[in-house]
Amino acid sequence: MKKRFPITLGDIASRLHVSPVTVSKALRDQPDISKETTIRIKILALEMGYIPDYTARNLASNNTHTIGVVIPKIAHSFFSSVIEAIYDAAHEQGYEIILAVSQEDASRELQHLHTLISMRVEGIIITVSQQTKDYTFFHRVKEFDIPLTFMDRAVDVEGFSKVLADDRGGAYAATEQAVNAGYSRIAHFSGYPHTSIGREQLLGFESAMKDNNIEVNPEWVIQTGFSEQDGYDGFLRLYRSGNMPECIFTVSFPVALGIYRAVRELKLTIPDDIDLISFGNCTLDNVLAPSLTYIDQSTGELGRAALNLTIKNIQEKDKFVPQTITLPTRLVLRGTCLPSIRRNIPSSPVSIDKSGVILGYIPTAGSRGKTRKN
Amino acid sequence: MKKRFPITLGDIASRLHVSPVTVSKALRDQPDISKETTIRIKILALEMGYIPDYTARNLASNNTHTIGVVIPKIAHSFFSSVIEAIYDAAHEQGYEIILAVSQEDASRELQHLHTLISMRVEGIIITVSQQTKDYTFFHRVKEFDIPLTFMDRAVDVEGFSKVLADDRGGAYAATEQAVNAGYSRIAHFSGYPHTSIGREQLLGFESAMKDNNIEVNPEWVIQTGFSEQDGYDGFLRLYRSGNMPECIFTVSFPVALGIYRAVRELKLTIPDDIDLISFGNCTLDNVLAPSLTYIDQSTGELGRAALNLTIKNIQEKDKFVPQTITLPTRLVLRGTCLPSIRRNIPSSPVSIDKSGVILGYIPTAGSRGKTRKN
DNA sequence: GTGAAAGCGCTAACAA
DNA sequence: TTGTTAGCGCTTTCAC
Repeated sequence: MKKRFPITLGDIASRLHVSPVTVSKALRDQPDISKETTIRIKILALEMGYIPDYTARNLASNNTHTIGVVIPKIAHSFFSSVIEAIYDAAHEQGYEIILAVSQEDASRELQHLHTLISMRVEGIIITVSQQTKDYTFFHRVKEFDIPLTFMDRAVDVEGFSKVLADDRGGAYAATEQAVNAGYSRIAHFSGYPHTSIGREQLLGFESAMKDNNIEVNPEWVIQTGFSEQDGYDGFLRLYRSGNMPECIFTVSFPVALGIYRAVRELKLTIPDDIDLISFGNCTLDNVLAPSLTYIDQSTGELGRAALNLTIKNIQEKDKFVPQTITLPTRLVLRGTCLPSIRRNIPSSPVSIDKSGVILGYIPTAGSRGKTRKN
Repeated sequence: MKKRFPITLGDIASRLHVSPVTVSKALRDQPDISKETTIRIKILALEMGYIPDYTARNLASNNTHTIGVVIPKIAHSFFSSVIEAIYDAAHEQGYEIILAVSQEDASRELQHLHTLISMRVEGIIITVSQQTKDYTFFHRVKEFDIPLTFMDRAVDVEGFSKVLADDRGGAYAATEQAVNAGYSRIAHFSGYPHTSIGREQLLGFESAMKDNNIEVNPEWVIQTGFSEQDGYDGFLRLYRSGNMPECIFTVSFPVALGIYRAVRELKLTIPDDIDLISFGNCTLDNVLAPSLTYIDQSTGELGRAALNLTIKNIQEKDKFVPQTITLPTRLVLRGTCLPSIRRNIPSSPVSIDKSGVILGYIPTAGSRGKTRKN
């Protein structure tokens, strides 16, 4: 016997001598079908291997329970963990995710936005590409009544929800940590100035310097990108210039990594020849030597907050108010950028809040809470 | 004036006094509509901001141009680069990707498979979770006439396409490299034995050992998982046992990372106290000291091959023949697991094929092709 | 508690 | 070259 797939509601209905409507309702647990028939229907549906057709369901019911996510990159630890959080949260809430990758390309991003609308997603979360200059299409999305949330990278448009990291505050904290460590010759490897992240961090850096009465040396504000290569190249240039700072605050973790690499090749040492502190999640705790002190921006929080806000905006579409959530950062002390007294205990990481209060020792994964002394 | 969105084919049609069918055809460049009307229609569609409704199109045309991908994890450099490749390749071929994440959970995986069928994806690519024991549902997928391709992790079922890394061959090459480096006391941190990857690599390890007349010491075949923590814990246990090998071949890159961490904490050195070679992509070339010699399994190739094979199976559904593609691995020499004569030139990476022939120097990103001497 | 009628927006097949 | 008819599989509405 050859089953004919896919089974439809009608197939089930005719076998049970009821109407397709009854089957449809029963399978969706509508209360107006009797307990009995509902069960009979469900059992038969299971037996027959019925799997609903969402293309039809979506068309008829005019909703898809689907959220579109547009990001610039996947193979990048920051984005991949943000996405993982989004997927997780969506799963909990019963939404499907359609993920689109722009590869930092504005036209591809635009194309994806079209596709997502065509797919009739109910909401969109987007981290704009670095190229994106034209914001008109975001308003088009709005005309389609699709809530759109900007994530991580801010964009200069009103009327949308945003979920951002506190770049300015984090940069301030990082700079202050460098100052507390006893440095005044501090450089900043900042991101591209046309990105909100680059601009915000620079502002945080400058304001912390100013508050500590330290002049910013323009030669030491090095505008690079966010990649490892940028860090590597930037450091080599800086080194060759002959005018070296004592400490560098980098805009992203990969940039810091690039500096590690350059430092190693130049046979210098961290933190003695050059000290380092970085914004952005260090994915290599305890592998780098010395381990890097950094500003943590919970990627999980970012994804979850963006998803939940978007769903809220979907469900309360009528009373929509644009909302900006700024997620706090956290200073995580490791083996770099420490006051010299502390230099000897680099492997016991410590967390400090923005005001400088030590929150407690965070056991490193694997340290099992033991206190190591060295 | 308040535009009523979304615009439909009918809206365009009535404005132009043609039928919706004509519009539909024109927008899809069907040759049976005159050039002239096609252009008129396209212009108006653009003006009116028409965006097609795929939920309707998919239902009517009975295809979705969509491929489902199920993977165990995203925030993991291996999977995130595989996925990136899949997205890229799909974009080129005009397919959309629906990504689902099982989080290594079999029931979640099953649920996702249901959803993908409901969404009427035309094909599915899956890397099964480590838990997955029950393969019956894969046959159900087949009944729905949806080609399914297993990727990376093999599964003991017939009748499906598979795209796998050459785990056995790669493990053989790694082991042989350890032997060539002069070691005979070689350990293998292998994966879980219930995974195909773990089993295959162990077979490769054993057969290389046998071919070189070296006895495998069962104490040195350490079955752990694939994570950094597994490597860390395993190494500590091994170290405490007092019976140390000279060299360890690890099943995955994270496991090797864990060993770096443990080694550092124990104040040992690589490669003098313990040498290391790893299967799986090293994401940190030039950051680790010494840099790690490893078996590269092009993640890009894996994703692209899986996608292309799946599309082929979709397009030639009638003449489907299950096919297994095994992708070759590549030994990438860095600073570990080298014959002692070579120890001094660790930073000039070299590629060697399986027979041991040097293929040439690969310039490291950032080295700019310069030959460094140290 | 159940079902008949209508239609979601689009496309396939066929007619004109 | 264009349009008519029919229907994809489902849900919504409303009558019974």
